Amino acid sequence: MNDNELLAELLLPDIDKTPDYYENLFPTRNLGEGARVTRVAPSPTGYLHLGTLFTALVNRIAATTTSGVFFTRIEDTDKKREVEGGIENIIDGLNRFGITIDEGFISGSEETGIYGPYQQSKRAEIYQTYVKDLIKKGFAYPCFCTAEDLEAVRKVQEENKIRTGYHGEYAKHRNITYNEAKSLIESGKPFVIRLKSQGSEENKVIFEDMIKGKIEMPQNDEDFVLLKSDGIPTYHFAHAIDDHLMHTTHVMRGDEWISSTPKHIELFKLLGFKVPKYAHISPIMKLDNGAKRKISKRKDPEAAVHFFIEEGYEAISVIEYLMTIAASDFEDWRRANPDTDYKDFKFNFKKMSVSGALFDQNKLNDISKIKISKLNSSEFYQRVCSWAKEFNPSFYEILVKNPDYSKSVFAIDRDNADKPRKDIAKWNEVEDFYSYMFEELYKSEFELPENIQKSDAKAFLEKYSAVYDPNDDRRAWFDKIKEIAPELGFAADTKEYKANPENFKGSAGDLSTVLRLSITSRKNTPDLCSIMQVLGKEECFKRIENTIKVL
RNA sequence: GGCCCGGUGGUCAAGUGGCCUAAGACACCGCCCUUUCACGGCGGUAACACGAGUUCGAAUCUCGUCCGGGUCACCA
Repeated sequence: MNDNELLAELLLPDIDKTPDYYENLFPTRNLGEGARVTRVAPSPTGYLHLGTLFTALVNRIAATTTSGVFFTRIEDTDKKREVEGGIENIIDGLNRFGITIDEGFISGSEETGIYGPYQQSKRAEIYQTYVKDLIKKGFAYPCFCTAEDLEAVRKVQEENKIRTGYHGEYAKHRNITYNEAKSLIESGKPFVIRLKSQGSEENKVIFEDMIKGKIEMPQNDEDFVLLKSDGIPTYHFAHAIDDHLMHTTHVMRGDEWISSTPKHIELFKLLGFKVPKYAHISPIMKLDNGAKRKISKRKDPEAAVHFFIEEGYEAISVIEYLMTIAASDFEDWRRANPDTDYKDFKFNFKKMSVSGALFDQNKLNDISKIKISKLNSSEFYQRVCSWAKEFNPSFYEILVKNPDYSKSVFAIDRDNADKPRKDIAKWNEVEDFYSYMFEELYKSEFELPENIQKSDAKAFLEKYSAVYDPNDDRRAWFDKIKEIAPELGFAADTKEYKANPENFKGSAGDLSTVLRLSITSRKNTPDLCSIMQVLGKEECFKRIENTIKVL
């Protein structure tokens, strides 16, 4: 055995497998030509983040359009940041948003696929096997520096305006001998394993990013950490090993990774792996005091995808909004194919935005309104119930008390309407929007518009209740108002009124406003005729009589 | 600060040297439709960061400046 081999045995005595073992264990995938293998690899550090959802969606759709595979992998190599139930939060979140997972973690506790385990903390032996091999080949070595040692070096570098980091002459243990290592280990000093970088700052690495195009950077020359002192790998090393063994073809991740890509490329090459294609996704930004910045977990409630669920956005609305950000041709496609499943959209890297998009709630709302406007009353009822059950129990009680009635409320201007209402963007708007339709929520409280005299309003309401017939259709309903109008000095016809406003107190439209206020206490509502039919004659008369009394 | 990436209306964006007098969508404003609102229809305000070059011709190519973002860990 030479010194490197002795060192490898000294450092990782329990590792008895070789890389070949794993190469054979995880054979190439049998997929069609051009099929992309993508993945999302979240850390279980909390709830599902908007950016993670976005990344997952893009990876998912990129795989789908080539009949490829999309898998999940849990990057739990930092136990300090790990959160109880983190895996569940994230995977359940993805499921909730309809991101189908072919392989890896498909729920908080279930894994499928033959390339596992899909959790890095369970792969320690695999990483160590490869590290051991690297040490044998002289491409890795132990480093015994403490945090303080490293900090001291950094200070010196900063003072001398030298690029900080563990590289070149600052890589203290780069040429450590077997005997030195042996005595340090025997004295119980903890150590990490570092890469013995073969790169030089003088040379360039060039790679073709699928989204950003050609990127040219100095080669990595840093002897970065491969294995932490607890024997668990860093992200960089785990990425190289896992994506190779799992045969990922396209690594699509946040663009904060661009700057470490030279590290990854060096690793892949040194390990003898094929370098995957990289696609660096721009983050979703937010406007904060006039400045653009990445949406932050800490500061922004909408960073947690759960926020949208609580607000009552349909998962599909959020997804389609994200699709418009992900692919600039998605909106055009959606217009041409209004009812096709978004999963049938053909994703193309060239149509991905190079710079980060500002999160636009207006746009989300518009997309969401369109989605909801396509629902019929039963679907609407069913969805608003499932939302309310979880987030607004008191409203839920009201809704389910009389399902048929609730549905008839939502059917107004919706079922059989050629222009269905496009007014609700999220379910938490429903209670307030329809409050006057529910006894438990309705409060009679309004002011007459200034141009209407109380006496006229009263007279109108009295005359109207004498002729109201719930069986009247919209036309007949309004005709009756028009008939009463001239008797009170109002124009029956709006045009007539507009032509000579001085001749009238107002128009039939103003009178319908009086009725609307009396019935709903609102100036604006969906079709009043339908509202009255749904409310029922008895309730309507109760409200009208009450109005007459207080006027 | 070093290294990367980016910069077209308020937002998302089309644009690959002449079809640009710069598309479309969201938002905003106006008009029409109309029992109100919403929808819908029609119209409007509003942009190539700046400066040099290359070229007959530049949003598009080059360089510089400025601005924004990312990154420089035993975090991912």
